[in-house]
Amino acid sequence: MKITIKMKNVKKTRRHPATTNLHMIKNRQETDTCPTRECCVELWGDEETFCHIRDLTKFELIYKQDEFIYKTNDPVTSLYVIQSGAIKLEKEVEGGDNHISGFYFTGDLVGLESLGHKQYHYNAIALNETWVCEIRLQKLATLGKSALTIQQRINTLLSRKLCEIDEHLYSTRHLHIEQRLLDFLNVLCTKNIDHAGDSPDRFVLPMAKADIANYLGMRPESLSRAFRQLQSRGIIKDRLKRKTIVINKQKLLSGVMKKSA
Amino acid sequence: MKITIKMKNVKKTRRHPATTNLHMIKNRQETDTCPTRECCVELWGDEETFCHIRDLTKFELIYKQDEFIYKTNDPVTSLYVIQSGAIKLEKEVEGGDNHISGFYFTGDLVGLESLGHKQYHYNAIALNETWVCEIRLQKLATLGKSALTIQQRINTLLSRKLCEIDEHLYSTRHLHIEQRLLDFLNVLCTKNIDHAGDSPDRFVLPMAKADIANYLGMRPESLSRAFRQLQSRGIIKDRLKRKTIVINKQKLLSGVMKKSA
DNA sequence: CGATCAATTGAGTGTGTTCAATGTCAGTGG
DNA sequence: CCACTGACATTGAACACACTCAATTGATCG
Repeated sequence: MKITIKMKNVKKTRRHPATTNLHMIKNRQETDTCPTRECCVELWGDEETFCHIRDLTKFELIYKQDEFIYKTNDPVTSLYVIQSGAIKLEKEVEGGDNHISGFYFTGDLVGLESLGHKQYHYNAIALNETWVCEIRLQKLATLGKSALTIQQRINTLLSRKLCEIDEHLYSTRHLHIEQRLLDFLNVLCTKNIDHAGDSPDRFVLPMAKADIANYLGMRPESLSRAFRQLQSRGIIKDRLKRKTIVINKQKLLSGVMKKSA
Repeated sequence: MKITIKMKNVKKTRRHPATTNLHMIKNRQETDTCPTRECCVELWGDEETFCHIRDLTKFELIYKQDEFIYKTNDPVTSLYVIQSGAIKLEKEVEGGDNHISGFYFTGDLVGLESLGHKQYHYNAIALNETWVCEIRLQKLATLGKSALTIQQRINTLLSRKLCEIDEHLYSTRHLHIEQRLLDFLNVLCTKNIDHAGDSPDRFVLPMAKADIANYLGMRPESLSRAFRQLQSRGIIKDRLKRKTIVINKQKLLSGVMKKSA
């Protein structure tokens, strides 16, 4: 498995402002040995569709922390599947207090919200070093009859995302601060997220607290208090450094259950 | 233009509980004379795609107030285009306080959120007498190469809806009660809604106040106060009976502008 | 090690909720 | 036509949850 890494304008990234579209390109791994093969097949529904998509993507793009995968007003060209890392989707708002629309992790498809537009309406930003497969929309249309299957699959994914957002909308309205965080952590458990040394109860939250708060519809101060409360309830066993938390999954789960009761 | 109306289990509807799938079927009007032709062409993007869809829909369904167009757990079979009337989309929630996901009016496509599932996750309920064109999903796939165009169009519509909900999420979080109502009324102005006798500043809100409040993420009491405030500010000129309001569009528009400033 | 930004903590405030009472409308039957 | 009924809608007063703002602590990086 040869790996050729080609530099393409790499620059030291600072936190703010985020740099734009400076990334490396690398020949994609053989998909047969690709660590994300399984979740990609799941994403596309079946082996066959996956193979069609696979044949479209010859490269992986590597983004460093805070780099843009795409940026508001860029022309819409592609969808992206995350091979590793994490991405936040934010909408720019006049006044600087951007709206965080969602977080995406390994195996997730990013860019669906932009299919209906000529230009991206969101920024997709790498939260840490992130590898993605780029799926060019142009190529999608050139697949003959299998294109239909793929479009239908994308329909399905879009539709599910729609329900997901609506659910999120409902939750962040009706749940108290503490329960919102509980829900969030619970969802994270189902995601392919960095566990910092294989311990499954250890979570490295790649995003800033302010972004989590924004996503959950609360102030950073409120989130901070919620973290403390969950810790005092033993649902969070420990907090290391800034981003790593240790979770008691049993208690977490029972906490989430209680909410719906 | 012959109109054959066939009764199919019509029953006197009471407010609650809503009746299920009791509706009349009627031969569709000639699309050339169809009053909603224009907005259907707009919906599907171009004349050609519209014609393909048109050829799939031979009938119109007529629902009375409070009847279900579809119901949670029904198998997903169709999309619906509203010819006249209005529909609310609600998600059932344990505890009876259902979540209102959105309102749909003449020319709108209903059911997109369900494409990703085998069974509907929402109730689509007629707010008054409502005529719809039913588009069977089975038929959509049988259109050969034009099917791809249609699927892509549906992609586009889904994607836009995604952005729309996300915007709604943001608005209901960051706007004060009064501004949320302002926004809502402003959107209504762009919709094909009953104006009760051609006066363009007169609006008949077909939905219950409680549903508006729910949709906007507030309590009915808060909505009531907001209505009163808008009236005292002259944005609402008058309120007749229960559902009809008279709006000062200039003031409304300037009120909405101010919010984003 | 100091500079800088992120995160936390506390005290006071305010917007919208809650709860209960009152008012209004549409439908029904006398 | 009017009184009666039940659901919907409005109003008011007290409360609570999360916000605001400012100060403090804690991480991270040059």
